[in-house]
Amino acid sequence: MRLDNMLLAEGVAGPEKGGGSAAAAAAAAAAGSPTDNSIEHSDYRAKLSQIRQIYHTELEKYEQACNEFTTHVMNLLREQSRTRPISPKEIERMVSIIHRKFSSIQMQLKQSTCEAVMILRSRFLDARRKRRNFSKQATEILNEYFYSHLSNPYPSEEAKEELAKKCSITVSQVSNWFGNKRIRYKKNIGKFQEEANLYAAKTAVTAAHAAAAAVQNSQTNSPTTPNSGGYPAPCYQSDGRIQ
DNA sequence: AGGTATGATTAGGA
DNA sequence: TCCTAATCATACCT
Repeated sequence: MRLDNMLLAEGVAGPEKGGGSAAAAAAAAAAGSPTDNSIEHSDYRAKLSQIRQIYHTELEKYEQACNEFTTHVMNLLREQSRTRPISPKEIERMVSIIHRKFSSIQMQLKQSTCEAVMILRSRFLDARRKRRNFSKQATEILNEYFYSHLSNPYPSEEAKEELAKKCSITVSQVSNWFGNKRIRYKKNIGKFQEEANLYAAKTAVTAAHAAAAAVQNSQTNSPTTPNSGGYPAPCYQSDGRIQ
């Protein structure tokens, strides 16, 4: 189960000394999964390490308090030993009672830390689920690519990465967007006609500019602009994919 | 408030 | 593994 692994990896479940190395291992493990949502994910990790830090400082505090209390009790016993005989067994018993008490407190701390991690985790997953529209700029870039590659709107992995970078979204978001776009375009081409014309015109203008520059450079006047003049009518393969 | 747009998720296919 | 198609859940618009 992934959740258990996460909890164990975070070093929360293991209060042993050497938590530093456990934390480092956890950080390395977390960094080792270059999945989506890097921004939110880093935020999540920051909060997680905050929780972990709190846990460790609290643990230290408890330990210190335990030691202080133990020496305090020992001093009291020593004082009492002047008036009545105190066996080593009794001292041992007292110490073990104190330790037991404090370890139960530590257990509580551990439990509440685990709870905090769980809450954080579920919030993180919820946040991922929540939808946020992409920026107008990002949509523009994606649409530009889509309509200028209408005959084959399937960006390669590299193209997806490039688009993701330009739009400051993740590659999987780019894939989602193209998946949605292809299907929705196909379902209702009429509805998207205006948009298609808009973007085709836009790319035609930029292509014209490029062509003009090329003309100026080479003095030839046969610009081979892609998609110039018309908007490619989509056709479909037998398997339903946009060709 | 209700309808639409849109990003994410899921199931199933090649 | 990447795709389509359907669907969900929420944002956004009127």
